[in-house]
Amino acid sequence: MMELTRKGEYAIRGIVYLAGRPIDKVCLLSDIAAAVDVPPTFLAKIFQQFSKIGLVKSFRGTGGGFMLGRAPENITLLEVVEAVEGPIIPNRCVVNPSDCDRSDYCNVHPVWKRIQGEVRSVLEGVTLKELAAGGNTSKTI
Amino acid sequence: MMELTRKGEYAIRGIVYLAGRPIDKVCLLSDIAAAVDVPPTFLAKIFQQFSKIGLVKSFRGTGGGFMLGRAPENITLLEVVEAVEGPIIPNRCVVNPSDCDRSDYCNVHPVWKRIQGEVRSVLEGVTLKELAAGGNTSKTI
DNA sequence: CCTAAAAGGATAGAAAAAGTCTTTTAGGGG
DNA sequence: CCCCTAAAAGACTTTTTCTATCCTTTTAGG
Repeated sequence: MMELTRKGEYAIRGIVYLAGRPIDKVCLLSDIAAAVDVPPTFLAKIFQQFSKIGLVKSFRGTGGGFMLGRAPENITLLEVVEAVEGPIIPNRCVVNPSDCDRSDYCNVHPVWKRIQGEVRSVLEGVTLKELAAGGNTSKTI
Repeated sequence: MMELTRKGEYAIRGIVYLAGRPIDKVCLLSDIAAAVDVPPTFLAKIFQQFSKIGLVKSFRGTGGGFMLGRAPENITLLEVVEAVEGPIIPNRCVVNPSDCDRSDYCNVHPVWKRIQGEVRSVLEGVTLKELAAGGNTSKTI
């Protein structure tokens, strides 16, 4: 339960790899995909999502590729995960309380809220800089 | 992301309903299903799982049905959730570190471990007694 | 032995995840 | 200006998981 999808896993691998490269180096998608062992077409989709929200910058054409959109110490794991997996929602009632049935209150609801808060706060406390540290150049989430 | 499935939601509704009934009253599956608004055939499967691990006791034949296997203050939400959803695993590397690629260490791994711990500890801190309290007799997770 | 109720197996439909393919758009170099 | 390269975008396929139902079997009571 609560499992990250492949997409999320791949997203993290890819962007952490980028964070471990020289900050203004443009990387080819195919190189990143090979380095972190992810299907290139799949990683392309993921990086497109990153690009839309500015997590990475993309450059087309010859000499094109990707680089981080911001300094790695300013990108949290929460942003990365939510970019591809959507918001952290342990139960749908957290986002739409009417799903908490017709009763006035539901005793489980606050539990989900709390879990949501805990998970978010852990993810928010980790930056790409920390994740990229340690010299792992590849094959390392 | 990290969303409880219907099965988990139904499981909680069903067993919390049971927890709100007189402790030694045998309840018909069909009654529980109607009370918590869950497809009876689906709830049957769920309660079979509960029954196997002793979370509920089942009785066949005329006058049969279900009752809680233990006192509601001795059943945690974690047990209920894991009974039907499986263990809390934010990422597969948590259970199988070799999935953390071929590198010696992975900086993300401890993050997932921590999230796993936090979620488990929140769920473990809530008992069916607390969830059933408040007089909600139905339609309340 | 008849009926009520749960157990268990099989299956079907829907949705989500995982991955591929093709076409379009943009930039750089000759 | 034309071509080559590389990302963007979207359609499409496959696989897996979720959700749900049905049917047969087993068990227990009356």
